[in-house]
Amino acid sequence: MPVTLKDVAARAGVSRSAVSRTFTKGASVSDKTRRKVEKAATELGYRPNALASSLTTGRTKLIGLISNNFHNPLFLEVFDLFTRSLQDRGLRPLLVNLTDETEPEDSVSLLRQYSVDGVIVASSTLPPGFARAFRDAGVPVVHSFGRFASAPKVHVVGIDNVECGRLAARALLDRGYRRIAFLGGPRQATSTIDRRRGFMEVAETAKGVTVTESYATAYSFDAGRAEMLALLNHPPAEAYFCGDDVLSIGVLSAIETRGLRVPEDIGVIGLNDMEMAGWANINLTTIRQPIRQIIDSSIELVVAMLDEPDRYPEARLYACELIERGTLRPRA
Amino acid sequence: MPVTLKDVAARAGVSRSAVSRTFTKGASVSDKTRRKVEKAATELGYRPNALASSLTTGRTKLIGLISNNFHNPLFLEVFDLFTRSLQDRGLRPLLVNLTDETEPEDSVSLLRQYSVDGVIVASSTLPPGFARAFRDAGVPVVHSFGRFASAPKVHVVGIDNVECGRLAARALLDRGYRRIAFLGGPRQATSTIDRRRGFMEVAETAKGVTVTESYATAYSFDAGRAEMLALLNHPPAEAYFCGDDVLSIGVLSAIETRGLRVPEDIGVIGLNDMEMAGWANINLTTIRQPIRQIIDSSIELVVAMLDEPDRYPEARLYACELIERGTLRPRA
DNA sequence: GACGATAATGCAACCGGTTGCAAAATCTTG
DNA sequence: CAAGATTTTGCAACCGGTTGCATTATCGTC
Repeated sequence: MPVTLKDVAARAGVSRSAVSRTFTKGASVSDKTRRKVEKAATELGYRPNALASSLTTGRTKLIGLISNNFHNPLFLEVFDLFTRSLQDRGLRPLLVNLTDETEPEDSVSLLRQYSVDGVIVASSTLPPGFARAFRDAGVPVVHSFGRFASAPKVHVVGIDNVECGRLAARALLDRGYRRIAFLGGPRQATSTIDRRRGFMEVAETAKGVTVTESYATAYSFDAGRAEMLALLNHPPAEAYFCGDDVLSIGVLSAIETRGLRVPEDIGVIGLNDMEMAGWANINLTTIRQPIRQIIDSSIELVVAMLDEPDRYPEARLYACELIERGTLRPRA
Repeated sequence: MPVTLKDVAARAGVSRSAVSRTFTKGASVSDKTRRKVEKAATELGYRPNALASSLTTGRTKLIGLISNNFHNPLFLEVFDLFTRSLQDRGLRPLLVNLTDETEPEDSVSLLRQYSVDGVIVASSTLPPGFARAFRDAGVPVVHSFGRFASAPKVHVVGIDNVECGRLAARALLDRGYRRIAFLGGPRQATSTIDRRRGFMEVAETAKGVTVTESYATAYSFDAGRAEMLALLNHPPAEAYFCGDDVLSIGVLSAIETRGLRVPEDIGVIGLNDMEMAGWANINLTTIRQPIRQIIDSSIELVVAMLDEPDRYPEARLYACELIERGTLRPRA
């Protein structure tokens, strides 16, 4: 049975209010009582019950962190950064793993039951409508790694996928590739659609360039490898823009299996710049997604919404950057 | 402002107790009032406030999940399984990222503030004393992936690292390797110490076998690669038992860089069997750690402690299994 | 229909805090 | 030192639920 406010009050010989006030900053307490209370509190090992106080203050400092990307190594980095940043601000992440079996609306009611102060949806594959359910329930929400929209219904923080597509296409053209290919992730993912659009836009305006496209069934090694093995049964393109680094690694593996060399025979460019992309045995040329900025920005937004619940929804986009390693031939 | 018990009571024309009772199973309510209440509740979209009820029931269904392994891909799988299993049992993971900067005792007081029902410490590198702090504070705790002790102070679930060391050594000897090496993770990690012991025990009793040992500074790609590059400046051993799969991948990369071949020139065996180990371009022979069992068992234990707080601490060990892939030469 | 047994209900206190308000204590100032 | 201004303090109500207990309603049985 833990020590309560009452115990401390009794020991310090003051009222419960006095104790409460010494622990809420900005409240009016004399130095004398503050000292008495602090002494009693440390002697007893008192810790205020955050949940009890949330009842009256309406703030739990709990932030729901929802994701469905528990298989992409990038998201380990993402969780690392999210949890650290939240902790640094005195907030606590309540983690929700959104699997195919769980009903989305269940997670809404669940997080409402725990009166989270806000919710961050961290996923590039969830539909935009998902985050909206929280907004409709009056819960501050930010869709992190979400799709850009010029008039978003909820706050969105992410990258400009269309621009990433352009960036990738330009990188390939700059290096003299003329038969280039888009190897996307899941067809229906908005990120795939947007990247394809940007890629095609640039590719199709270039002269003498042929573009092909295909899709892996998931952002995974196996899907990438399988798709590339299939592609290699026919004469392949000169270079491939893959929807994701893990996918790219699968593609590299397929190329190697068929006895071809990168970048001499085939070029590959990925997207994300996850830690692994820099490993010496992979050395993947890729487009970096600035996850630190996206995460900090997401937290900043959700925190801002606590004080300003009706803040007008905005979309924040961060620029991506080409990280040149060894899977494309050098610039012409 | 969310709907409360009182609102539902008013609408249904019953007392607050009646509403409360319809939502706590096993309570005595007539069908008639139950229906009235349920109708009013759905009309209003009422969700009981889990935190408020925790005040009186003493149960929050919150489980603190503490880890410091946010850089090891294995732990993405670990988090995935933990969150799923907890969710399936109606429990909520409150995630704590224990970085070098955070004071361990802060996490204790923090989780106590949120009155978590229990705590799971998921780490193979944290000292056993860490979990004990929770026990001393009266919080049910399980150290998952922790070190075996015959008289543990807190519940421990994990693998028998000494036996893993033996298993690895036997695997190498069985395949005819005679100059073998232990390439451990951080020197001070208990997992490293135990595995080394088992490995040496078997190696030293075999005739005509020479053993060398060295340590990487972390369970990481870079540390593994750096250590192996250094080792390759001298005549290397015939096969290496690495403390971890990521480490092994770094080692493989170093070997490749120096123009040597696996398993023809050098054999490598890892530990964990993380997803990546099975990727075609890595194809690592390794020792599988049964993370699913460890996780289920950990949750089971922490749940059991809710009803039986003074349960006698036990150590549960799970057997590891050799997963044969392509980085050791075939059995003689 | 009367009776006791059983089930359903509401009252009120409580969980561990917070906070508006009025009273008490302390500080200023002339 | 008195009077007014300001700060500190405790009371009591409240946050959103739960629960022991006494009261009332319902049921089965004769």
